[in-house]
Amino acid sequence: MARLSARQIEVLRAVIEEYIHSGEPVGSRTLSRSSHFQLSPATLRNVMADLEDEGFLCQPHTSAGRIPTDHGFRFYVNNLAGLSSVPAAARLHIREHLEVTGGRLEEVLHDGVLTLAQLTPYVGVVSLPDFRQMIIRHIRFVRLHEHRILAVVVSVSGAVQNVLFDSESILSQDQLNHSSNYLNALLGKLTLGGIKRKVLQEMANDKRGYDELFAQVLALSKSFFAKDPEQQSDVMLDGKLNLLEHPEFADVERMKGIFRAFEEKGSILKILDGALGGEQLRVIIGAESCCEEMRHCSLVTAEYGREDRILGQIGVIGPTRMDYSRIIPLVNYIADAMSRRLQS
Amino acid sequence: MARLSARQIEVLRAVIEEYIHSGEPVGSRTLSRSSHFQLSPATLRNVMADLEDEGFLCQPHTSAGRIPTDHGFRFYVNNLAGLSSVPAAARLHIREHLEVTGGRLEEVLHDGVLTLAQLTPYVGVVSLPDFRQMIIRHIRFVRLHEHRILAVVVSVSGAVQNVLFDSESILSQDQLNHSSNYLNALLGKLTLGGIKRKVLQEMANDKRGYDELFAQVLALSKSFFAKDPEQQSDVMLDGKLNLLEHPEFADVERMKGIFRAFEEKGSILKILDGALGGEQLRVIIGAESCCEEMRHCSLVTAEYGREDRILGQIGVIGPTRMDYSRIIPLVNYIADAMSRRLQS
DNA sequence: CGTTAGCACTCTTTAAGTTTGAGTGCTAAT
DNA sequence: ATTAGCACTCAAACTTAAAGAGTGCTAACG
Repeated sequence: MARLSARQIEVLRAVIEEYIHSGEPVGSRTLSRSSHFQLSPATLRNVMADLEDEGFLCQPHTSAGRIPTDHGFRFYVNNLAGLSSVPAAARLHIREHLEVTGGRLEEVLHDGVLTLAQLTPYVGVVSLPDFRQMIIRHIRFVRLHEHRILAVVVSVSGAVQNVLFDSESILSQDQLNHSSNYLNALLGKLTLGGIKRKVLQEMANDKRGYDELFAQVLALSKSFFAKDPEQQSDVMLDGKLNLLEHPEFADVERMKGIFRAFEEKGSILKILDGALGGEQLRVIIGAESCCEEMRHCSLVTAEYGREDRILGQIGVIGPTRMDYSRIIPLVNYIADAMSRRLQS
Repeated sequence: MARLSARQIEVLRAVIEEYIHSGEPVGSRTLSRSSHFQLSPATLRNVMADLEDEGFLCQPHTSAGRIPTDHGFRFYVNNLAGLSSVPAAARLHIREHLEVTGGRLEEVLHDGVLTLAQLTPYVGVVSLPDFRQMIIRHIRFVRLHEHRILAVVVSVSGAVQNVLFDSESILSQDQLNHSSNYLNALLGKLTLGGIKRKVLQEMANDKRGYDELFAQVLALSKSFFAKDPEQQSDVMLDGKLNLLEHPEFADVERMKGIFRAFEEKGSILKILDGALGGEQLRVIIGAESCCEEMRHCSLVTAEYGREDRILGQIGVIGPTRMDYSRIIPLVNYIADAMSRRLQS
C-alpha cells in the first residue's frame, strides 16, 4: 500500500470529518464547495477514487458519495484526529458529579458511566474487575440468625461484596468478631483465593496446637469459601437510549443485535478486557472488536485503577461515526478523575 | 351500556383469543371458518358491529378486521379468561431456579425476574421495597481506614445495604463492635428512621448518665444517619429483549418510548406501587397505567412478601395482546414461590 | 502532466398511479 | 333472525416515471 500524498491525506480528513458531522455519504461536489480546497469536483473524484482503491473509503452503492471504512477511521484516529481539549462545561460537570470523595467501588463506577452517558450521545461502559482478583482489605462476619451468617468482604479498591451462607455450628456474634479479627490479622495483600490457601496452609502446619478459636475460624472459612463469590467480572452500561437517536441504528435488526450484545454482557466484557494491560487508551473501530453485533460500533476506552494496579476499563460505545477528537480526550479525562477518586 | 348477550360474549371471546394468537385484526370470515360458530360471516359482522358500538372492539381502519380495545381485554380478563394451570415444565424450572434456599433479598428478586423472563416472551419486573420502610434486623460497623467506616444494614427480609461514611473521631474495630452491639440491642421491629428517632430520644432522656459507650454510639449515629441510604425504592427488569420479538413493537418510535420508560424506572415504579395493597393480583391493561409510553403494554403483577408484610410486586410487562390465561397463573405461582423463599 | 469541463450512465429516492385482496355495511330475500 | 349478494373502502403491494445526486471517462486546456 503506497504512502498517501499530502493531498490525499487532506481529502481523507475532509471526507471523514464531513461524514462524522453529517452522517451522509460525502460526494465530490459537497466536498469541493464546503471545504477549503480550491479543487474542482472532478479532481476530488480522482483523489477519492484512489483513496477507495487503497481501502480508506467505500461507496454504499455506485453513484452515492463515499463513506469511510473502518480502515479509514483507523488511519484518522491514529494520524489525523486533532484532540480537542475537554470543554469547561464538561469539566465542571465532571467536577460536580464525579470528583466527589469516597463511596463504594460500585458507586464510583456507576457515577462514571452515568457521567459519560450524560456528556456524550453514546453509551457509557465500564468493566468491573473480577472480585476474585482483588486484594482484600477486610472480612467481617455478621450473625443474622442461628446458622445464617453474612460475610462482608471489602477490597482495597472499595468493592464491597456481601455473601450469605450457613455455618455448621451456631456461633455468637462475639465469636464471629474474634474470627473476623483473626482473619483480618492474616490478611495483608491477598486475594480471596490467597486467603483461602493461607488458611488451609495454617491448618496443615498445625503448629498452633488446636485451639478453639482456630477451630472456629476453620469451620467458618470452610462454609464461607465453599460458596464462591458469584459476581465475577462484570460490565455496567448506562445511556443505552442515547444510541436510539443515531440514524445508523434506525434499522430494527441492527438495533436488536446491539441490544442483545448489551444484555448478555459477556461479549462486551471480552472486548473490553481482551487487550487489558496494553495501551492506556484504546479505540476499537467496527469489526476490530471481532463481535458481529458490534460491527457498526466503536469503543473508546481508557484504563482506570488505583495506584499502579489496573482495575478495568471505562469508556463509551457509539457508532463508528463517532466524534473521536472530542471523545478521546473526554474518556481520558474521566478515567483520570475516576482513578484519582479511587486513590482517596 | 347494555348487558351482553351470550352470543355476543362468545364472539368477543373468539375474537380476543384469535387476536392473542395471531396478532392480526380478526375478520368475520376468519372467525366464521376457524371457530365453532355455525354462523355466516354476515351475522358475525352484525354482532361485531354491536360489540364495536359497545366499545369492546375497534378497527384500525375501515375494511380491516377488528381488534380488541383495552376495554375489551379488560372484560376478557375479568370475566372470560379461563385460567390454565401452570404446566409441569414451568413448575420444574421454577423449582430448580427459584425454590432454592436463602440468599439476599436482591438475589431472590433477581432470580424472580430472570425466571419470568425465561418462562414468558415478556419482560420480568419486580419492585423493590423502599429500604427506609424495612424493618432492620442488624446493623454492623466495619472500620476500613481511620475515619472511613462501612455500615452494613440488614433488614428482616434479607435486604443488605452497605453505606460508606466517615466518622468524626477515630474508633477501633472493638469500639465499633460495642457500638454495633448497643444499637442491635435497641433494635426490635424498627425501621432505620425509627432507630434514628429512638437514639435521639435516648439521648434526650439522658437517664443513663453520660457514659463513654453511649457517646460513641451517638457520634457514630450522627455521621451515619446524616448519610441517607440512597437506594430508595427501585425496580428490576429482565428480558427486555423479549419485547423486540413482538410485531407490535417493530415500530421504532414505540420501541423507543417503552425503553425510555424502562431506563428511568420511576414511571414503572409508580405504576407498580400505585395500587399497592389493593388486590393480591393485578392486571393493568394499556392506557389504564396512565403512562403514555406504556400505552400499548399490559402488566400482570402479584404481591410478594414475608409473613403478613407486603414487600412489593412481581410480574411481567408485555403487549396488551398478552396470553393472559397463561400468564396470570404463572405470575401468581412465582409470587408465591418468592414469598415462600423469603419466609425461610 | 496535472487539472478541469462536459457528458453519459447508474442507482436511489420519491411520488403517483394501479391492482389486488381483505373486509365492511347495507339491503333484500329466505 | 339469518344470510347471500353487492357496492364500497382502504391498506398494501406492485409498477412506472421522474428527479436528484454522484460517478467514471474522455477530451481539452494551460
